[in-house]
Amino acid sequence: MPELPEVEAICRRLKPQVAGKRILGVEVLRAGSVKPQKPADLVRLATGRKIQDVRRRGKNILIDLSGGLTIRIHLRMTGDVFVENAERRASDRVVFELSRGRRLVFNDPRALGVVHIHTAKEAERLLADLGPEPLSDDFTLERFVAEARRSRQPAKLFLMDQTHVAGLGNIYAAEALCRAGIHPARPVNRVRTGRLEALYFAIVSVIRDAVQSTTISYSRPGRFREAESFTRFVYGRENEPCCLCGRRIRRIVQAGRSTYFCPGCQK
DNA sequence: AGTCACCTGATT
DNA sequence: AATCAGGTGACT
Repeated sequence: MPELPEVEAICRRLKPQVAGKRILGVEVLRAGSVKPQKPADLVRLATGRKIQDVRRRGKNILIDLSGGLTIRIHLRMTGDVFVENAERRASDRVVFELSRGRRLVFNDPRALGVVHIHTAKEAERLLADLGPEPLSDDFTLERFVAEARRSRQPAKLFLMDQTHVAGLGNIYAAEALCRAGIHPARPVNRVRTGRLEALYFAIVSVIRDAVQSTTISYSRPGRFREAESFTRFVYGRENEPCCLCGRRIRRIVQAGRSTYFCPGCQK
């Protein structure tokens, strides 16, 4: 489910729940969800450590432990992380036992997500290819435009690449392109500079709005739902009229994924 | 740049 | 039965 705003919401909810708590034990319920290490390594390295911080980098959740270790969780399509003390579900993949029966759970129905533990040094290396955080000072107009000039990728794939800017996925890439008036299949180096600048600002505002409007709320008992008030102009709206020009939203397939766009607004 | 593989569950 | 799903990495 998650792109940057959803992962951010999960981290924000998680941090006050687990910061300062100790990991008393680790249960790996699906070995393949711990990669590339052996599950036993995760158990051995995490057990007994204190959780110091919960951070996000791109779509990665980073859980800093005492002793300079970091647990990295990538949710891929259907992962979720939450604290509970309820019964285990079939789709729970890794469980970190905290005190008083509370459990930090990595749940992932499709089992595409992964949990990894490494030193700060390794974490840095693994995240080195990630582009700048769109809401940070590292994400500059100059750098973004310069990279776009050098790439022949279709605009949407350029945005989802993660190396030019971190955290955009299928929804927010489409929404940013719509707001900037760029056709998703257009080679990004053939987009006029003025529109690339508009795209830069569209990314920042789309992500800012989505972060602000995405919250994670419990729906008892212990399950999460995401509630968001972010308005999608195009994503998931095939054949609906565009809210700006009235033309019907179209769906195409790029790199095997649905792309939605407005043929009137995005040339 | 396209296609597949990784998985499961919901929907048509 | 077939298609689709808010992701990514490994192949051509």
